[in-house]
Amino acid sequence: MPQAWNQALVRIASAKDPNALPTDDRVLFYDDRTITIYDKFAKAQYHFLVLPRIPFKLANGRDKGNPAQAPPALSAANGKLTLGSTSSNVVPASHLRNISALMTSPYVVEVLAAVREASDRVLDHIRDDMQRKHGVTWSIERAFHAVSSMEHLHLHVTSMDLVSDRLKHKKHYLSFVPTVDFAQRLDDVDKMVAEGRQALPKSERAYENLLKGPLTSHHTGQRFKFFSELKAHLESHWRHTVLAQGETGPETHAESTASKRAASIGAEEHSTSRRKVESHQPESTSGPNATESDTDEEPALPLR
DNA sequence: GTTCTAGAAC
DNA sequence: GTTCTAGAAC
Repeated sequence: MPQAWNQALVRIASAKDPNALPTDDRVLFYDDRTITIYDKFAKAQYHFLVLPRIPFKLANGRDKGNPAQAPPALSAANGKLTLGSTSSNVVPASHLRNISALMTSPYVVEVLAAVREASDRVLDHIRDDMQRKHGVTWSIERAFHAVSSMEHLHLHVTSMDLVSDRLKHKKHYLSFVPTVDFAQRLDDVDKMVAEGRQALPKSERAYENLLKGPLTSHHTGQRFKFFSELKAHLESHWRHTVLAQGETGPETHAESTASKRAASIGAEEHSTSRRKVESHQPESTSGPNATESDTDEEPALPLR
């Protein structure tokens, strides 16, 4: 079968039992209508994908929200379903191909709500892990790529350090930064849908061209000529501006990692002195000092 | 989507 | 030297 690679998310989203998926699919958690997986080629310290499941079952009763986009009424004789179309109780998979298809769907509000709900849990998970490992949290974006080569709809939940070995190309960087319109934030898509828009504002071509734009830091606005320089800047910013905030906390870093980790196991109360770093400070120019960073991840845990 | 290769271009 | 573009990949 040619081009199986772009069907990978369809396969995962179609899993009847997410626990039975191959282990390298790396499920974080799931619920009735969504599955969240680790991105196989994470472009940041934290990078997850939230997928609506196939089939995506509609809630019973009426649809809330958009009356202008109400699902087509069933023409049922005597209250019984006629015709061979099995169940009209699910969102057709074709509506879930990508964000553009979803925006034309009568079920867009319900799908987005389910994805949002799951992504809220992902945010909690990420922030807890940031706090536990580094004693600090930093910004996370939720966005759809305006154009995607992977088939099934997926919401990226990505920490904005963008520090990763798998961030290898300019287009990778530009596709995630909130300062470039290629990443369509969940909040913005919700707004467009609420306004009745059924398509993104720009053409596919226009979005793809955004990935050829200049290399500008989303932290400082600084321009870079070479991708390697931007990479060094991202690493430096993360280590010296973001993570440094976590080291000035109540604990000194002498036994920080081990003790923090031990203290937070099975405990729910590490929310007390949480710091947030929102960085728009220009940093003093720092030479490229790249070090290797490995994140040891925790095991996947199914919901319920 | 990724990896690899090649040649052109800066 | 690096970046960019293009094509192939069973």
